[in-house]
Amino acid sequence: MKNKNQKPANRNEKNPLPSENETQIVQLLLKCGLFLQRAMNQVCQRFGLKQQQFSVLNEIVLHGPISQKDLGEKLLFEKSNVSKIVNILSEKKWIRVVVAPHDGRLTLLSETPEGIAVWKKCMQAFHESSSKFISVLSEYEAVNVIKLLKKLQKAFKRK
Amino acid sequence: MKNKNQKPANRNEKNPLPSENETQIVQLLLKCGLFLQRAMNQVCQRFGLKQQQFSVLNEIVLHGPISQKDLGEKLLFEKSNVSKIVNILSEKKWIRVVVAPHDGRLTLLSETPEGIAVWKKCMQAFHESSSKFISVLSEYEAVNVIKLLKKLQKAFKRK
DNA sequence: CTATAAAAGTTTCCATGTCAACCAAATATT
DNA sequence: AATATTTGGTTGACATGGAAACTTTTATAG
Repeated sequence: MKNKNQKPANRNEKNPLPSENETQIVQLLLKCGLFLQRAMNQVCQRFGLKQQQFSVLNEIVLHGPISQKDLGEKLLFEKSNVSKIVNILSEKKWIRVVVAPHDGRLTLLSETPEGIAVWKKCMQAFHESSSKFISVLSEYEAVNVIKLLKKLQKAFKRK
Repeated sequence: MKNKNQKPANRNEKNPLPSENETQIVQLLLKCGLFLQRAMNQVCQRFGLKQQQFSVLNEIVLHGPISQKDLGEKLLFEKSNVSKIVNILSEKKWIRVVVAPHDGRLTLLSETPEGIAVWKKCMQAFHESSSKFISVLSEYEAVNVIKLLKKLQKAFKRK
């Protein structure tokens, strides 16, 4: 509330330097991502989960028995990170881990009843919180954002 | 390339469960944020910077003498994090730190010539890399994304 | 004009994400 | 068939981001 008066420095007004569109988009995404990660971590923590752990659990619940490889590719997680998260979730008995029958390298992950239980509770909180954050967008804008982010995210996969 | 054949499991096709728009947006933003953070970290690292350190340096270069408080608010960084980053940047002599004359609690940060030098180089690499990632969007889509993300990001500030 | 509260930064502790090196199973090569 | 390469997953070292407690300066109260 006092920034303006405190420093009439014309320095601030020097060309906001719109900076190329692409750079700006990346910077905005980084900013939003960082903030949401913090916020969603707090939400999930109420259920004994970190945000990333919830994402993994969510993926397992929604997309059935899935391998760590596929998980990593879908969520764009580092594979070592996936491995650790899987360990934590399976220690808590929220997921089951079995070796794939046809390929001894693959581990197939599936949810347990307890896993579904926490997933449901956490998902509800997650959604409530998300709604609060996204409420500034109109329905139309929201749909639009989804379309654009999906396009981007798909491009990330192979770079 | 072989995912499809390897697992014809109909489990995967069970209702993609579109999940509410808001949740989906948050999840997409988290995903993009995580990925870009990793990618941009690598880019910046070539110049001895982490992505977040670059963001701070960038803010200081563009928006003149600024306090840690303002920095944190603008970038949505935790204040402890800002403090550490400022330390690192000032140790490398890329920024100057002085106590504000009218308020002994505030520290005013400004860039050094060396700071500007690395900033320029890093910014160029940052932009090149960003362009690669964002190239899937048309000019129109890019402008649109910026508008929407800015709206979101502004809403985050006060939650 | 002291005493209390608030604000800006700092420090500490902890969890965790990343990278690189590694292991084991499966493919490819000869 | 035997070896080499690739692939999925694990492990360990390391740095770092976040929450909370703490210090110091400023603002408020009585």
